[in-house]
Amino acid sequence: MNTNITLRDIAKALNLSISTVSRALTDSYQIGDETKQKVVAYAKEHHYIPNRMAKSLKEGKSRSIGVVVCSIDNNFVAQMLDGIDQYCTDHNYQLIIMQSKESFEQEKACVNLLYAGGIDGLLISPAYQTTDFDYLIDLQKSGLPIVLFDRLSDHINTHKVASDNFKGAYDATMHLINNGYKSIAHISSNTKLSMATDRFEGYKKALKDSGLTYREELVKFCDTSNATSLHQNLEKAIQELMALKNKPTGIFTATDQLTTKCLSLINQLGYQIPTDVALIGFSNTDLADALHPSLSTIHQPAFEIGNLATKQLLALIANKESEKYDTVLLDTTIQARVSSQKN
Amino acid sequence: MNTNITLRDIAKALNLSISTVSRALTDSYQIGDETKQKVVAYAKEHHYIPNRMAKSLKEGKSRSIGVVVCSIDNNFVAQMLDGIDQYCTDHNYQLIIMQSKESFEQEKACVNLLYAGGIDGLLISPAYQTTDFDYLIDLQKSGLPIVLFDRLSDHINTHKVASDNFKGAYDATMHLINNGYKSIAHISSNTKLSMATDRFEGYKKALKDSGLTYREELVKFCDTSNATSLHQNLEKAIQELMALKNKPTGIFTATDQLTTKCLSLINQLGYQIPTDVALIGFSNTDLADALHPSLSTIHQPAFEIGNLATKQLLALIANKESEKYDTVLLDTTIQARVSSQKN
DNA sequence: TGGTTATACTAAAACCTTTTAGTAATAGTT
DNA sequence: AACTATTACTAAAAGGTTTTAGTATAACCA
Repeated sequence: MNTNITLRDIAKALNLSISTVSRALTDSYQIGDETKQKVVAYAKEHHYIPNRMAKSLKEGKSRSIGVVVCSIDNNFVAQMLDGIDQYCTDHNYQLIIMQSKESFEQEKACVNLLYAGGIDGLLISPAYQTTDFDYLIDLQKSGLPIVLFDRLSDHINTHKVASDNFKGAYDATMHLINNGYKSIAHISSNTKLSMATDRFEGYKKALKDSGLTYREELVKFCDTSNATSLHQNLEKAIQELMALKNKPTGIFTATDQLTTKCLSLINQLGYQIPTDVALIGFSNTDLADALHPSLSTIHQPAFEIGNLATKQLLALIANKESEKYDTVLLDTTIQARVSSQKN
Repeated sequence: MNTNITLRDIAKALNLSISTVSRALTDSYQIGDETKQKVVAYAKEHHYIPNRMAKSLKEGKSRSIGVVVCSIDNNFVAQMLDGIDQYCTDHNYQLIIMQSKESFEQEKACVNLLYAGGIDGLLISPAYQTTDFDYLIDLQKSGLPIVLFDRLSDHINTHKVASDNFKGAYDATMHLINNGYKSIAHISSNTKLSMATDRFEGYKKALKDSGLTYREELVKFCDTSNATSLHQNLEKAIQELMALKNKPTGIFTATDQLTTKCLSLINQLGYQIPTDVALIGFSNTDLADALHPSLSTIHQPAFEIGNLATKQLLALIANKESEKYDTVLLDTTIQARVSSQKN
């Protein structure tokens, strides 16, 4: 427990009123220079630290925001959190991070705890499982500013920041096609969130624009909500794909986890990349260069997504009446490496 | 802003006093069953949420802890944070994360902000730069429970949790020796923290126990405080090592970043692993298997370190007078792969 | 009947701030 | 001299909770 001195202590020591001390410390015009200096000096000498609880209680603001992500232990998420944290630190907000672990129930629990904890605003990247946004809309109605980031949904109207998933997927698929791969599989995550559908649409559009026919058996949706099911589902998916009579020559994977795990599994199953099958996918891993073979990726501006989402949230906190909401989609970049090279 | 109802609202609505309502909600023996039920029902119906600021102010506790790490965007750190978060969530504590970015000044700023923010305890993994622990000792004296994790120091007396770095380093070095590599370099981080010296000692002990002579020119300390200097320093270090007349046949790297980056750079510089030089190092990357070549690692129980450190901290918060402090060192595990295999 | 004891409730203080509404004293204006 | 303005301060309320110290009523006992 803080055993700190309070305004009252300073007031008593200097024979002033509490309000004078409070005002002196906030450099109010109502206080004379001499008094101000005395107060400030005393406060510094005795390490006065304003009590945040009291201040928050009084002001009805906590200068903290909550963020809910699927998992901290996720390379891409960590990069976004870095961007969020930087903006918060620069603007004197505290950051409270919670994990949904891809469970809708847990996500709801997190959000409720954060709300009860008195956050001034919420940043949320919904769990894959989540389809119901009503509880968020309720909170929004009762005055909590909310910004969606990374994983968006049309079911709630607010500021949203993410990658341009459609374009990223289109680029990735086009890249494979341009490098001579004409039979392209798509492996994505089993979720209703627009992220997955956008990427799926980008993939289909690229096929269409290239005059290739869309084949349903080349598309797999895996449960990626935890490492075990990811592994099992993905292994099964790859095996099924490679067992097709007309098997894919290239694969486009839709998420970070899927992409790196896919590379591992293809190697493990004894196929050569890109000779047997080429691979490109969404991933922000720093190790793309060092993988076997080096991995072609669609890279998302993770830091910027976090940063911008936080900026939007703080703006929303500052003036609540904003009735026009933006959806910002940031460009991905394609990083071509060996795993998808012409052969 | 929470537009929530308060105890006063409930009291007014039910024609009771505020204290009765407060007590009814905490199921006090002083309140009759009928009244309790009425209050609880009304509270539930109107979504009463206790105001955390008011409660914290009153109780002098915030049920939140602060954690300072070098960077969120770091695989190993993220795993520890996962462990910390889990323990916090399970015990109803809020977690406030801040980053030092390996700067002592920033670390101090973080800690001060957290302290001012009213945390009940602090979890800290000091920056590489940090050598001065006096500011932490001061905070400790004024009643803030502190637990050091991952990166320890002898300059402060408190609970500490980390890996058994000495043993991990010893095992790694021994592994190389046993696989036939007799000229072993050690690349570590440029820090005064015991983590680095422990690993260095483990390396030397393994050489000694194997009758190999320690050669100073085989040991490099790199500035790893940011990606750019890591890259530059490490590249230089590797080039210098490989330019030696009696050049190393194996390298043992001391940190996650150094290990993976080292693999990248060795490949990039055109050497074959493990033929030209073998590699093993501390790393918790999930992608060890998928790297080229697959990477031998010393794996730290990151989640457990975070989890246990948090447990110790909450225990310290619960009863402050604990005068006996523990240092717990958890075992690392060696994961041998191609990068260090016999050749 | 008088006295104790539970029972069921309440008033008010306390936690520490910020802020509203004020006071007292001096200076400036006509 | 009578007025307003400015300066420098203070008292007290408010924010929502928990808790201390109480009160009033009914029940029990001798």
